[in-house]
Amino acid sequence: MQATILHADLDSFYASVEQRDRPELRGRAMAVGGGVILAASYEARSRGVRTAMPIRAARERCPGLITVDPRMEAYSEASRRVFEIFGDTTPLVEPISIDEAFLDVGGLGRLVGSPELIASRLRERVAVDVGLAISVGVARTKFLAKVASRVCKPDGLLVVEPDGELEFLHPLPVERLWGVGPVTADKLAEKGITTVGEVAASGEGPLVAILGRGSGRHIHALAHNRDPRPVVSGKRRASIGSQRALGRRSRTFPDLEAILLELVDRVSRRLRNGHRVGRTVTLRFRFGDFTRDTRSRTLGEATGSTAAFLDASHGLLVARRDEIARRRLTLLGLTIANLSPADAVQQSLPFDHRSSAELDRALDAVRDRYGSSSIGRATLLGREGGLRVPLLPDPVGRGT
DNA sequence: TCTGGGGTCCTAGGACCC
DNA sequence: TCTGGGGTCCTAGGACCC
Repeated sequence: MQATILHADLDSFYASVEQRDRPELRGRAMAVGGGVILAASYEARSRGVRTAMPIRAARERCPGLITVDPRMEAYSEASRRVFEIFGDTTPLVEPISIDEAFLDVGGLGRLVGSPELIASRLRERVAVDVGLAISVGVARTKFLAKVASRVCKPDGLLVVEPDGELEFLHPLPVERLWGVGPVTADKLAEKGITTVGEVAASGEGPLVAILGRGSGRHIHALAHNRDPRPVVSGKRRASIGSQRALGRRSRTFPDLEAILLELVDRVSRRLRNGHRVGRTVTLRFRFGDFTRDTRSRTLGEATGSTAAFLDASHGLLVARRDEIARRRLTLLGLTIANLSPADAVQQSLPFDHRSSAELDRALDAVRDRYGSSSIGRATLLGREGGLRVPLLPDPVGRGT
């Protein structure tokens, strides 16, 4: 099998857009950020500046660091143009974030050229048309393509041929495995495992014993470059949220209620703009000692209504009123999950769920009316009796 | 490293149902 | 009356990624 999966990743994205638009920033140690570093130029990185670092700490390491405020509209616009080029390259594009995506070029055939040639043309088009550097990794699996793009940064192209996979992979540190962060890396280091090769040499059993079943199997498979996940286009996001850091000063409860209203308004607006509705409301809290927790509530029906989300989230906030006053809240966040298309028809079909014949008849009636692909996951309504069937008139997602 | 804002996936216990 | 086994949903928390 040939290496046909591309992982394309814009280099130091926000910082590169700023350097593109403001020539005086080119070649300089600069970063984009408000409060913390969101992206740093390679010149700044080489002097120790990292993403998520507080700006003050970044200045200590890199005196003279130039920082600019983020311009999200400019980044969205640049991203949109790059994704247009992705779409011109192949229909199989799976976005991962604003600045990276997987592309499967396996179905394009010989006429278009080898994956390496396709990747090379893609890089050139992004450079010429959008003015940005993009690194591309090419491999047989998504995981390896992603590792490759990272290894070849900045402004690189790396093809990992099928017969060279493990030689490439095994010397790398365990942190390169997708899903291995600081906590997992520490646990593995305690057992003397620090490279991907050592993970591969260890059996699945010991890894499961150290990390639990899910993670253990996952990283064992990746270390052998077993990653069957296909590139999937048309994915839609599973949740949508917003949060606000509250700074040091303590807030009155009415202050918090006002902030909550802003969050609810922003999130439900975005939800409606995306033609989605949601059922689960989660409030996220962070306290003065940096502990974090969440409280959530699932509504009976999916909705896009600001009032419904406000009602549910306000209830969750009020329930912790005294505790919030005691512990000083430093962040409030709101997430809406359990999303479905806004035009999904939520139907409650009356039916006695002891009778499967009756269930079949009810579902057949729905299929006759809306088509056989129209039925989402049906939910039994236990106590009330009946069945809730989300009908999806457009089951194929249209991006986010 | 005294800490932003946007997400994903996994696990585990309890409620509830057959 | 007690018990087993299988399954889904909800809630909360943790780790990770960009």
